[in-house]
This record gives sequence, C-alpha cells and structure tokens, in this order.
Amino acid sequence: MFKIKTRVRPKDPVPTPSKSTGKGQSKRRSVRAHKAILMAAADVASERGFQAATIEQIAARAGTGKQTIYRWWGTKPRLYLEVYEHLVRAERLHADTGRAVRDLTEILASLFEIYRTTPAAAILAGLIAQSQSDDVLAAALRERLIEGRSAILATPIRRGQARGEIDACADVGAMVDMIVSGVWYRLLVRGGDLDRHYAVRLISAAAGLAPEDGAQM
Amino acid sequence: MFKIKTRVRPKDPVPTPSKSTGKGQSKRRSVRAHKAILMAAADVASERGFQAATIEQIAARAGTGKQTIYRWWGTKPRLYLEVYEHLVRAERLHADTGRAVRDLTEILASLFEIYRTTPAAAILAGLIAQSQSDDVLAAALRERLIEGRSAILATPIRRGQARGEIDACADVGAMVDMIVSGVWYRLLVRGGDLDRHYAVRLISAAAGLAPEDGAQM
Amino acid sequence: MFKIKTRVRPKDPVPTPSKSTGKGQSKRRSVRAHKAILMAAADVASERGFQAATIEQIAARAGTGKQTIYRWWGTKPRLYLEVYEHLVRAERLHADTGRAVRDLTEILASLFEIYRTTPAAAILAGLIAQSQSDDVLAAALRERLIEGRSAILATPIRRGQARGEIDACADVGAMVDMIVSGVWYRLLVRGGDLDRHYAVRLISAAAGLAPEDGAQM
Amino acid sequence: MFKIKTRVRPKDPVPTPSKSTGKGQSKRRSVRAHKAILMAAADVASERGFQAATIEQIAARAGTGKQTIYRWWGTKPRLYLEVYEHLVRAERLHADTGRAVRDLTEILASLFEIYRTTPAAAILAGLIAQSQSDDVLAAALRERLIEGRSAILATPIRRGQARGEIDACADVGAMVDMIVSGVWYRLLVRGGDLDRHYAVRLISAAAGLAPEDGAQM
DNA sequence: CACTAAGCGAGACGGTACGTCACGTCTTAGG
DNA sequence: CCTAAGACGTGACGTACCGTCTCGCTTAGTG
Repeated sequence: MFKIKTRVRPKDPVPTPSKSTGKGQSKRRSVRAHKAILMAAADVASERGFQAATIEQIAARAGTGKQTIYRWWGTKPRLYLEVYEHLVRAERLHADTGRAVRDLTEILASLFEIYRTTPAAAILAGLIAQSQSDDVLAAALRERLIEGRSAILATPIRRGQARGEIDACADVGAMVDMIVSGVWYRLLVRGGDLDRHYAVRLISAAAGLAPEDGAQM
Repeated sequence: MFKIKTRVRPKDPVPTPSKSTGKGQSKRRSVRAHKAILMAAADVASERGFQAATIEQIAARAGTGKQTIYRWWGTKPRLYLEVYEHLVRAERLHADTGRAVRDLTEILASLFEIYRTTPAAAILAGLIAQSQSDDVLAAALRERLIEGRSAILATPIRRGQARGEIDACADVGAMVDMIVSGVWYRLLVRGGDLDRHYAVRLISAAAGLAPEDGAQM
Repeated sequence: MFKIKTRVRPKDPVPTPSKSTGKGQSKRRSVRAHKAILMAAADVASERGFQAATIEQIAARAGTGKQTIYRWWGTKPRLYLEVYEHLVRAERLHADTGRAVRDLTEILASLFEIYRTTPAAAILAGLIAQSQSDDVLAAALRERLIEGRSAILATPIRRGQARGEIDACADVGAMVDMIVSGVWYRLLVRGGDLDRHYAVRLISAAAGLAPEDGAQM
Repeated sequence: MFKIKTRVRPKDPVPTPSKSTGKGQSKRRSVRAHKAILMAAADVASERGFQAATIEQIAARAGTGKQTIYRWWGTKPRLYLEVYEHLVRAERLHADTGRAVRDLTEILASLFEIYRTTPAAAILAGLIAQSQSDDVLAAALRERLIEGRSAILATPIRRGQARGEIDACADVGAMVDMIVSGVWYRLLVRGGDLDRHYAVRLISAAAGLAPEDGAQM
C-alpha cells in the first residue's frame, strides 16, 4: 500500500502568494476569492479579535471553501500577515515636506489613523504573540514588518541629516527602533491616545537620543 | 428555558486568588493543587507557547481536575497573569547601589535573566494579544503589570534626582515608559540580545531624554 | 516532549456497549444519549440510506455531540450493528405452535414485518458491503447476526425433528442457511415481495432439502 | 439566476458506455483512458474496498482527469457496474458437457474462481448496498446482473429437462434463484469456502427442490 | 491538409463530512 | 465541600473528496 502524493505546491514558509512572483504565478488563482478572504479576515478580526477569529468564520464570511485558505496561506498567522500588510500599506506612509520632524510627524499621524480605523493593532499583537513560539513566523515578522519598513522612517531621518537638521553621526537604526517601540508600546499596552502630540513627543525624544549616547554613563 | 446558576463564588474580574488576602481566603483551597497548577501552566507555556497551552493539558500535567482551574481562575489569561507575576516577582527586582544608572542596570539585568530562563516573555506577549479584545484583561494588565510595577524603575530614578544625578525636572513617567517600551520591543519583536549592553543603551537614552525635551524641534 | 494518553477505554473491536457487561459498566454512560443516538441513527438510515447517513447528521438529530458517538462506538458500522440488533430483536422472533412449518412461517412473517417497517434491510446491506473490506466487522457480523441467530430457526426445526415432522437426519444448519439466504437474496437483491407466500415457499424448499441431499448426484 | 447547461450528453440512467452500441459511439472517446479507468477502479476496490474507493483515487491511479470519469459514467456505482461486468464476463461462464449437473458445477467453479481472484465480490456487495437507496441502480442491477444472467444457469437446466435429467415441471426460475442466493449468501456473508463441494451441494439442493414443492406442508 | 471542435490532464473552487481536540459545564465518588 | 476524574454538548481544527468549473494542450474527423 503506497500513498499517492497529490499536493505538491512547495508551500514556502511564508509565501508571497499574490503577483509578487512576477508573472509566473503558481497557477490560476482566483482573484475574487483572494480579495474576499483578505477582507473577510480583516472584518472578523475587527469584530472578534485575532485569537477568536477562525478560519471557518473567515471562509464563511468570504463565501469560499476553507481549503482555499489552507491552500494559499496554510495558517492563520500567514493569512493575517498579508492582511496586516494590506491594511498598513507602506506606500501610504510617505511625506517629503523638506523638514525631517514634520515628515516623521506626518508619517506617524497616517499610521495612527490606520490603527484607529482598522483591526491592524489587534492583528499585530496577535502575530507578535504567535511569533513567540513560531520561529518561522518570527523571522517573517522581522523581515516584513521591521526591516522592510524601517526605511519608511529612516529615509526622512537621513534626508534630515543631509540637510543638517539632525546630527550626522546619529545612529539612524536606533532612532527608528525608538520611535517604533514607542508607538507599539502605547498601541498595544499603555492604551493611551495615539495622536499627533504623542508623535511629536516620540520624535523629539528620538532626535535627542543620538548626541548624548553613552555620555551619561 | 432558564439556567440555574449553581456556582456562586463572586469571581471578581481579575481575582487575587492566592494567599495575598491574608487569612480571609475562601475556606478550603488545596495548596498542593494551586502550586501544581501554576508550575504546570509555566511548563506547558514553555513547551508549547501561550496560545497552544490548554486548560486540559495544564490540569493533566498538574494532576488536578479541570474544574479546579475553572473554579479558582476561570479563564486562561487570569491563570497566566498569576503565573507571570509568580515568575517575575517584583521583590526580586531591586537594587540600591547609590548610583541611579547602576541601579537601573542591575534591575534590567535581573529582568533579562528571568526572560531568558522562563516562559515569561511568551506569556506576556500572549496576554497583550489577548488584551486587544478583552477590556477587563487590558485593565488588569495595565494595573498589575504597568502601574503596579512602574515604581520598580521610578524609585531609583527619583533617588537619582534627589542626589542630583538626574535632572530634577525630568518626566519620570516618560523615562520609565521609554525603558519599558525598549525592553518589550526588543523582547517581543526585534529579537536581539537582552543583555547588559542593551540595558545601558536604553537607560542612557532615557536619561538623556528629559533635558532636551522639545528643544530639538 | 511526551504525549499524555487521555483516552484509555480499551475499545474492543466490536463492543457490547450497553448493559451486557452485567453491572460493571465502563463508567457513567448517559442513557439518554445512548437511546437518542440509536433512534436517530435508525431515522437517518431510513431517510437517506446507510451510505449517506453521516455521524454528523446522527449526532445532530440525537442532540448529542459527535464525540459521544465516537467514544462509545468508534465507527459507523459498529453503531449500526447495534441499531440493527435493536431493530431486529431476537426475542421478538419466537413461535411455538406445535408444528414446525407453522412456527417457521410465523417467525419469517414477523421478520418480514420488521423489514417492511424499519430501515433494517438497508442497514444490513450496508453492513455486509462494509464487511467485505473490514475483517473485524465481518467476524462480528457472522458472530452476532448469523451464529447468534441461527438458533431462532434451528429450534423449531429441531422440535419438528423430535416430533417426527422433519427427517431426523436432516442437516439443520444447511436448512437454516437455505432459508436465511433465500430471505436475504430476495430482500436485498431480487426485490420481490417478502410475504407469507414466499415464506412458505422457502420453508418447503428447505424442508425438502435434507432427504435428497446428495441423492441426485 | 439561471443555470446554463453546457454538458448535453443525455446520460441515460445507466448507460452502456463502451463499444457495445457498435459504431454509433459518441464520437471521440479515449480508449486508453477508458481501459485505464476500469483497471484503476478494480485495483482501488481491491486495495481499499468499494466504499473507500474514491473517484479521485481512481483518476489519479489511471492517470486521467476526474472529469473524464464524471463525463462517461457520472457516478461511482455506474462505473463499478461496468467494472463488475468486465470482471465477471458472461461469455466465460459456459459449459456444455451433456450433463446438467456437471455443466452447472463447471459454471459455478468458474464463477468462484473469479470471485477468488478479483474484487468482484466487494464490488457486488457495494452495489447491492448502494441499491437499497437508489432505485435506478437497483433496477440496473436487476436488469444487468439478475435477469440478463439468469440464462447462464437456466440454459443448462433447460437442456437437462429436455434430456429428462431434471423434472420437466420444475420451476427453472426458482432453481436459478436458489443457486444464486446460495452463492451470494456464502460469498458475501457466511464466508465459507466457495469450492466445488459447495457448488455440488447447492446444485443438488436446487435440483431436489421442484418435485417436493409444497408437498411437505 | 489545415482547421476546429471535442476530449483530455490538471487542478482550483465552494462545499460536506471526516475524526480529533479543547472548550466550559456537569455529575459522580471519595476524602 | 473540595477534589480528581471524566462524560457531555459545542464548535473549530486541518484533511479528504465531492461534483463543477476553467485552462491549455492534444488529437481526430471534416471541409
């Protein structure tokens, strides 16, 4: 008795399932189902939270079969990673006003707006929690939500350095981390308002970071 | 069709179920079962992660009935909140060397040691995720893990201010938040080493925060 | 990482799950659920047929969880074997009129009545089909539906032999087999009427069997 | 919302899909796929049983698309009816030795050989079971497996009657039924050996049937 | 002989049911 | 009255197939 392998799609750990592979495409994927599932997943997360969201609910809401979700994403975190990226699209987070602090403020304000109006925060928290015991997901999170996005904040900072607004020796990576950690901490834990005022405080704190680095020890 | 409630123990939202209330305790609670459950819960979280931990596994591992867990804690987050506090005991996080920066460094080093050797990080992340869609838990988290513990860091800072090591006008709360957010960000997301060097960087950044606040804008 | 075995009930191949074990009982089994499941299974088989009957439908109809079915029966054939025995209770198939042929005719008439009014025939056909590729079921079928029940027909025949109505040298087993095969053939395949007239034909053919056995060769 | 039927092949209840209609066939049917499917279906039934055989497995094993099976047979029973006829070809069941009993014995021996070496028995049982809740299939079974084949046994019997070996008044149909029911009972249920000895017993019992019909009552 | 319509393999799709796991409630027996 | 044990109704899991559909490719009969 031998078993015929019918499923062959290699299922890379965290696939980039849509058109990112260029034009090769794995094979005739339903655009309608893809969109419907992303939207349904966002809706369910919004109503029930990340943990309580189930593949069954998402499939039912999207009007698709469960298999279609398992086929293309495989796990709930992989699905929601794409949902998160879909909600928090990098291309919406841009500003180039000629002033670094203003650019950063604009970017954070846009981000906060997204967090206020979408389930992105709940999804993010859920993904982070899952990643504590899922190394593949942890790596994907770092690659796609941290490194891939640090440029969004790093670019205005570097422009500011070029213009002399910010100390050219400052550790840009540390500044970015500081802003991001401040946002996520308040977003996920502290529960304060994510408003322009907080954005300004965070940015100024980060801007002040570099010069004194190590000096106080 | 109506439902007769037989269980009456008032079950305050987030109870303090252990011996903290002194002697008023609810009569006959098995100390053996209580301890075994906390340990089993920690073990299971350690092996499977917070999400994958189940009440059934914990009860089986502890050699207790499921009902005993439901009776005294009611939900998984409530149980793990106590487990977290048990792992990260505030009384272990103290230092008074006469130098604020050194005190803070010691405290963070102790904390990092706990995160390296226990499932506390996974539990914390899980609780935070859960709290995104559970307001009662969110409140309990803020009360017991944020406000209740901010004094651990605030005290050395205030002593430093009294000694003149730190600018007396500095916003202590903001400094604490900054340190805490830096720790949690790296712990839960960035995945870098939580070591003494990072502790020093964080503390110095926080210490440098106050004076320049707003100045750089 | 080790696995805790929670399920221990030994699950003998084809259990006699009800009170047959005397008083020992495996442990607190819900009488209500047991009865409801047997009835629901019969109803579903009646409406949809044996193949189309699903555990889910049965559980839903019975108002129980699927697990309760899997716990006590494990498979659909095991459940339906008990259902069949419940429908075609041996104790209902008795007659003792003092004449063997009349006894047999009465017994078959009672049996035909059951086949006309219950889904027993569809269940029987399904069990036989399954048993072609399930040796355990095949053995259970033979033990519980053939050997265990041959006495129902054999007893009147033996009484007839004692009274001299039937040749004392006749092979009772062969006569029983002949009657049973005739019933089942018409029931499951030929699709003719199972009526008193057919019973008489079968019995007389069987009664005529013995004396000539081998003689015509 | 209305549905456009694109598939028009009339799909008579139980088609005779192969080359039996002579040359009128529906144009271009792949001979390779047809044969491969019949063989694959037999193989799968042999390994897994009738119930467990799936269209997907058969298609995979045959190296065809599922649609090809659905196009030409439509349902599993229709496919397996053809498989059964393919395995138990009427033209292989012939004998004309000049002695009715010997002819019948030869025919049954050939039949038993087929049942011993092919999955025909499992298929037959499955078809019978399915037919309990599928009237179209039941009719097809009777037409193609009973009436269409009764001549195989009836012919030697009639020759025997013509030669005076068998009582000319005997009910040939009843004799055939008796033999067939005896074979199927032992084949599908009793599980004894289907050997020459059993064939002789069956035939002699059937031959002895007619004269005494009704006499013993 | 090229054209063109079909049959073909492949497999995605919306579904249903599978058999398992855990939920949170309950009942039972024992201490 | 608490406890360990575990059956119960519930519902989600991830998988297997269902029968339908669409896609390109192959192929065979006709024009």
